[in-house]
Amino acid sequence: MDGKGNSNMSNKSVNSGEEADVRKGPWTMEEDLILVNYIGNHGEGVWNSLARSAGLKRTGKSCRLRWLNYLRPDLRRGNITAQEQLLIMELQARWGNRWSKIARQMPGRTDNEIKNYWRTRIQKRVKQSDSPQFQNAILIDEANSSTSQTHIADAGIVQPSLLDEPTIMNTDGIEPQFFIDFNDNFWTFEELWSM
DNA sequence: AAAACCCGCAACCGCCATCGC
DNA sequence: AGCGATGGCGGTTGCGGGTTT
Repeated sequence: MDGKGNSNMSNKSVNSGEEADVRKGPWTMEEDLILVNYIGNHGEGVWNSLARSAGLKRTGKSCRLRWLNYLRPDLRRGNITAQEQLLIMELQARWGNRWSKIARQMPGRTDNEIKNYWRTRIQKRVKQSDSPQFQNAILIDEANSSTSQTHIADAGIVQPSLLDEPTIMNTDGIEPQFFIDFNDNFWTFEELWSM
């Protein structure tokens, strides 16, 4: 399943008045099966009544989230690709933290997945960086925020969040070439786009 | 070997918008 | 118009595994 050993974890329950014994915490395999089977037979929607009808002691919200983020058959598994990484950066720069909107541009990926990816892999590096070229990159990126989807690559703009060290790789001082640290190699945007 | 620390991610929380009555 | 139910979204938390010391 999710590799987190959710089948025997200490699932919490809460008693909140009339909504007795609502389960919280990690989903079990049995719950997943119930939810998948129920949606397979009846379809999605009206999550609170779905949860009740299916016999799940979960909130509708919890069922919806589990379905959308983990059980949907059209979910794309595996690591974020280089192209997806660039797309996330591009769209985040353009739209900000509109994760659901960004996710709609990336079939098979969820807003939660993209949000987590951004926070753990990219934002972390943004915070590490306060170099001048980093600041310039942000400014340039915002200035270009309404242009085409490939403007970052076209403009040769660094997304410094992807650099292990926020340094310019060449030193000609005219047209800085920026590189992305990916799979232990440095790549240009053009190279990554063509992968 | 084991304790401490770090990291990734599933799931929850709180807020807001929308809808139907 | 008001209100409750529901859905959607972004932010946050906490667990478990991996890594470092």
